[in-house]
Amino acid sequence: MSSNFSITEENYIKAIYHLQQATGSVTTNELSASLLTKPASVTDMLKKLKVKKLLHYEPYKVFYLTAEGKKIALNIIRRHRLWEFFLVEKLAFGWDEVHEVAEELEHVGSKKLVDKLDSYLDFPKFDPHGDPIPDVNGKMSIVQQVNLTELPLNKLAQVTMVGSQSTELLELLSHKDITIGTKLEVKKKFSFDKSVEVKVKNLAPVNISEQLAKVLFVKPV
Amino acid sequence: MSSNFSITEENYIKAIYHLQQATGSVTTNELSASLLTKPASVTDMLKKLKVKKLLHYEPYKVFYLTAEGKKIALNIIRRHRLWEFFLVEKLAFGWDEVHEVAEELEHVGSKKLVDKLDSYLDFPKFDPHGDPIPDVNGKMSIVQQVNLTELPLNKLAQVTMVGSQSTELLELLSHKDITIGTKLEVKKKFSFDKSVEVKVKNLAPVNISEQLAKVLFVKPV
DNA sequence: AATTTTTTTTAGATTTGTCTAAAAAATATT
DNA sequence: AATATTTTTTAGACAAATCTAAAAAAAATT
Repeated sequence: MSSNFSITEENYIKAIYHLQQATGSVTTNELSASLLTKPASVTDMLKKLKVKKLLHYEPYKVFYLTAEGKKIALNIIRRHRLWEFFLVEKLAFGWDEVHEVAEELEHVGSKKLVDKLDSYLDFPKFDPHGDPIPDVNGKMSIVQQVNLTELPLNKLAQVTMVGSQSTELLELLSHKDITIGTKLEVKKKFSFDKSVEVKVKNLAPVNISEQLAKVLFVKPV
Repeated sequence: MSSNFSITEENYIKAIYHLQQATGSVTTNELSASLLTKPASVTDMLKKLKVKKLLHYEPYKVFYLTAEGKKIALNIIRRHRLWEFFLVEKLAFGWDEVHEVAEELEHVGSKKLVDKLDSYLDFPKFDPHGDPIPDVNGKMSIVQQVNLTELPLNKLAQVTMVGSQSTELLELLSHKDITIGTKLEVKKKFSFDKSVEVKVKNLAPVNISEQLAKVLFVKPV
């Protein structure tokens, strides 16, 4: 009674889950952009997922996961984030190198494997990017995190999450020596370009562009 | 430049490798039996593997892997056996429960993952069934093991390998309290049914049928 | 409100891996 | 050596997941 879903189906379910987090529903074009497939291919899969009762979908309407679909999505996300944690914690991967590998490992469905891995890792609550890991029942912690652009001046905070996994972003962060857990303070905000000056540890202040600040989430400490 | 081969192709390559260990080559029927597919499906894949230069194959002839094909097979086997070791050693799986899960994990191709896993496990030389694990160059240790039927009387030996992974076999072994590493001595051989009486540790001697003895391999200590 | 544009779906084709049924080749038997 | 049997391959079909091109529906614009 393991997974029952193909890797492709799992990838659709996961993508729909993530996209519907924003507005509660998803459109065909959004999903096709997210998966790098054509809208026609998406339509085919939507019909399939509807038949399997994982998706609320009517032609030409927006769609969203059923309770069952959400449950499955959370399980896939659980697997993905547990593996990311494992790769960083045990195998000494950099936290910016784990995403692709976890994309593959997440499709190994054995419940026994996942639960034993969870236990071996001591039931971690957050993955290396600061995203919460669903527990065996699909529940996950919520962080009271704010976007770096909303952090008040001179308030010490810790980076908890990075809102994208692109290599370009991770390269930039690594250059600026910012990672999950980094403690920082916003020293100045520039209204001209909405960039912020941030002090990391005792180093010289660095400037963070609006684009970058928008994907950095922090938790006041 | 990772794996480049589909899961199906990898399964064919692995099965051919194992089958050709016996006689140096494989027939279509043997392979179809081993993979639980029809001979016609096998023929299709053979042509594909030949095009990819992984297989020496001419219609109606026996076939065998090229050097390149063997290299790929060894890499798949490396992944499989490393994961089996991980599951038993780190996740506390029973050695008789790991095969199916490893069948899935073995298809995650990332070289970095596999090499880091190898290092994390401290470069194990044998998997939990006693099978040698190919190293990063495809080399593996050879055990000077003999079949239990060939072990001389009263010679202390250690179980190194079990020549099958069937649940039925593993259940029987577990009942007789025999596992990889178990030390035993053959006390008597019965010519009538070719069964042997074996003393395990200080327990009362147990009788092992010819069929069972044939799949048990031991190394004199 | 009518028209244009965008979005989504349908129709039909392609690739991968599978199948069945029939043909061809190799092997075994008489 | 001729015939029968077994093995293997070919031919054609099917399911999953994709695509392109065209049609239909919805949304935006005039």
